[in-house]
Amino acid sequence: MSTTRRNTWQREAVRARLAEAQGFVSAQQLFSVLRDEGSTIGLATVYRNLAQLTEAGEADSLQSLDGENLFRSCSTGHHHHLICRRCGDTREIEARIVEEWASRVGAEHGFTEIEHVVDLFGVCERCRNQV
Amino acid sequence: MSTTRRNTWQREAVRARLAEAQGFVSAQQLFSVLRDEGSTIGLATVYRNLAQLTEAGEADSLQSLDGENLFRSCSTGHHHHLICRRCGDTREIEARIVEEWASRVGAEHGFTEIEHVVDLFGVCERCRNQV
DNA sequence: ATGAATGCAAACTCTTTGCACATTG
DNA sequence: CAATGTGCAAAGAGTTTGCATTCAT
Repeated sequence: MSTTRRNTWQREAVRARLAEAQGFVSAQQLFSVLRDEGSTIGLATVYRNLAQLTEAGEADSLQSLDGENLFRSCSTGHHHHLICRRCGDTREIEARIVEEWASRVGAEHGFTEIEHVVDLFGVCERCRNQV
Repeated sequence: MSTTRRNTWQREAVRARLAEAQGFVSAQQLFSVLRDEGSTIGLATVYRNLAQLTEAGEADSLQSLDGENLFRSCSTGHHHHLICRRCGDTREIEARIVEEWASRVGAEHGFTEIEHVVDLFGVCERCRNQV
């Protein structure tokens, strides 16, 4: 009836590498990794699949501070991240307080369909000690 | 000493239009407005001045959901925004709770130099009623 | 077989940079 | 007059799209 989704090894490859990845990866990174493995996948395909996976709720995306789209395999629903600016190490953080705050503030201003962008960037302990 | 900052009509123009603007504007928008007014300013100059103003704390910047850098004249320090996805209407919101939460969570994970990106997007009352 | 998905390359958008020229202090 | 800022055009980075071809169903 509607979306006839085909299964291609390409999508599977993207899904797999995304799942293996620690923290967030960009489409370009994913593409490099795949190519280095010998895959013949195209960059556009990586982008297309990431967009699909994100739309399907299988991936989570955010924008880095310098405007790149980063993706991450995502099983559970909505969550936020604490990302190391140096090494990229990413931790999922619990932000119930922020969720509540977001909908409360939105409501107070008469806004609906509220989405929020909440991400923390910092320098992790390991990186800090490495000068 | 160090930074010798000159005063040019271009910077003043950028500052002025930025101040007049309602909500956030992109460098490109600002450039169009200026050009339409007959200004001979260059796009690069707009970018350069916006970057400077932002660095100087005179402007505030955030990234829209689709990855464009938006700027806004800003008097007071750090704050967050609630932005209507449809009309772009922007309200400054108080987020002390979030500030606290951010540094606490960061510290709990051993992170330092924490920056946070916290912005809410939604649909404002007016837009919601316009179908 | 048929049309969704792919790979490639070209196009696009936003942003930055190199460089000669203009301007400010 | 010196060095900072400008405008332009070209270069970059990331992402999207057109199109012929391939491949899942």
